[in-house]
Amino acid sequence: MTVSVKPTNFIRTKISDQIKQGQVEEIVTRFPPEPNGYLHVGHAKSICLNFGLAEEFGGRCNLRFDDTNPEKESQEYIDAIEEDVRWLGFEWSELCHTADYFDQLFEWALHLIRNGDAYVDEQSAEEMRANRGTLTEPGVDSAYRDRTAEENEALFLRMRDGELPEGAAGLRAKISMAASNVNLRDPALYRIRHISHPRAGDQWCIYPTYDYAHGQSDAIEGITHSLCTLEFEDHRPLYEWLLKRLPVPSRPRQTEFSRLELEGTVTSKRKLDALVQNGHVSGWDDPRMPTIAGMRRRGYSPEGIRLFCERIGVTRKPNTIELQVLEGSIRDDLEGRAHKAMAVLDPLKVVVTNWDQDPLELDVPHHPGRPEFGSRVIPFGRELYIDRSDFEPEPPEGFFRLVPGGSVRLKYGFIVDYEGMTKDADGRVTEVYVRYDPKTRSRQDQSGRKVKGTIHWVHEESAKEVDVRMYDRLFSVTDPGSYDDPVPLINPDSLITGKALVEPVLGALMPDTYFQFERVGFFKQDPESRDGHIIYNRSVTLKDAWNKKK
RNA sequence: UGGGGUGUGGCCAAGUGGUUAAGGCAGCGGGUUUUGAUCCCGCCAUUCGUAGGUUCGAAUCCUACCACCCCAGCCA
Repeated sequence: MTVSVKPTNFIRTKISDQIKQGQVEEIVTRFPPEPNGYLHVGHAKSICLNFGLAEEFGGRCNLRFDDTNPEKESQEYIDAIEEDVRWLGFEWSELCHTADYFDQLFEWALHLIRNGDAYVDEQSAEEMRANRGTLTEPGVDSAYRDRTAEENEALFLRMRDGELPEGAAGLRAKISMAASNVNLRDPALYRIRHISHPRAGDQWCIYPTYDYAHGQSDAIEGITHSLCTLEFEDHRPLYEWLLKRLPVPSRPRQTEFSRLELEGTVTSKRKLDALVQNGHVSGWDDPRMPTIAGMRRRGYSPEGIRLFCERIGVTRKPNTIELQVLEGSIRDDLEGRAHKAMAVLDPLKVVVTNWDQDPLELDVPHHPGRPEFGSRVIPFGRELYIDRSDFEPEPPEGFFRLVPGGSVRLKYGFIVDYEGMTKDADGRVTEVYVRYDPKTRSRQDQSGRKVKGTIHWVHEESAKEVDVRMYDRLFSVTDPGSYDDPVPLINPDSLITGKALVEPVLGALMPDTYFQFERVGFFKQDPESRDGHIIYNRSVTLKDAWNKKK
């Protein structure tokens, strides 16, 4: 819940200037994912940019499924994308599908053909590749390049009518096989695919390419600013070439920005898909995945992800964001949002030897800084558990938790003084004995005593047992994306499961609440949780200056 | 060897000819603290890829060079 001033960037500056100078009245953007996979953190950047800009300047932003290639697309992805965009906190002006423009796109293809700007090529894919030339040598004109408009139209109609098999022919823009920009060497506009489309069904057996469909779809929707990543920069001349030759209702402009690169993560859909298909993760929403669904399940908040997108900025510069920026953004947001409670992950029994009464009920706020979050009751009694790491028989320099001969405060409870311990045959501590100081009850302490350390605990009798899943980075290298096959680089400790003893509130099913296990980290219940079987996912640890010093 | 881009502190990122080069993250030092968390304060680029040049004055203009990224799918 950090309040921040939105940082500026070159696109925002440009739009602001255009509005000031009256060049643009209302800005219209769009987020155009292809429904061939789940959205990831890179898409989050684009979503925040497109929807954020529209919001900021009082414009509109559409969600458009760029569904021009039915081979890899499915309804599952369409549904997931809608859910993810909404969850991030954005609402689209219109929900669009490029497939809904297929009729118009087809008419315009005819327009190109009739004007001699497109032709049907019957070269095979291999021939086309061979004749495209290289980066330094021009290509060779197709033998079919100079057909008459009538011939082209007849052939194109036959393509549409299903008379030609896949690969037998394709529609190409007639630009120049000698262009230094290889994207302009008569790019493909339509291809034959005898498969049904998730939305258009079996209505078509020819489908437009991205290059042909995108700009025209932008124009149909009245998009003013068509934002995309840098790899499309070389396509912009083609984008404009088409808009100029077609009777489109508006003139969108494409602006490119650099894509997000995040340390330790892969954002290639192909590689993410491979992780899912080969079972290296439990699914697209595995909490270790950089997908929006994965981050949601892990317990990242939409506001935290949006804060991250603000912090990373938007430029045209290649960039690799450190993981700490993401984690820091999540922590900063969750700090003000999470309910704080106590959980012990590695229990060590503590007996308060001078406690001979019934358990005392302590009223404890869910968030000390936010009384509006309310409070709950925690029992304190004779038998407790603390975290094993909070007791050291032989403390190192600077350790200020519980030690032999020392004192420590049990958070929200009392100061306790060390009395003794027992060990098993291996020398492992089995129990610790302490005496509590009745005059030091939290918020009623008149003893004047000060102790260096405060540790968390749970009351044995009322504690509940839960499962915890602790996640670490999926890959053991910072640049898994630069490997063709990152699977061998998967971090074997990326998921560690365990049990925890928690105070009563944490034992109840509360799937929507963000929690902080005090002194440990932020946690959220996994959707697999059931009444009586609660599973917590660790979203992110707390910063730990002591652990770092060691 | 073709075309298109990009180079500001460890990582991001403002800045577009004129005070001491914003800010964030990380780091470091200190304070507060019943979370070694949060919060607060301070420190952290005589220098803007390199070398020249123009100018009273340049990260911002010019020239050359260097490095890195993208492009040869009927993928997007």
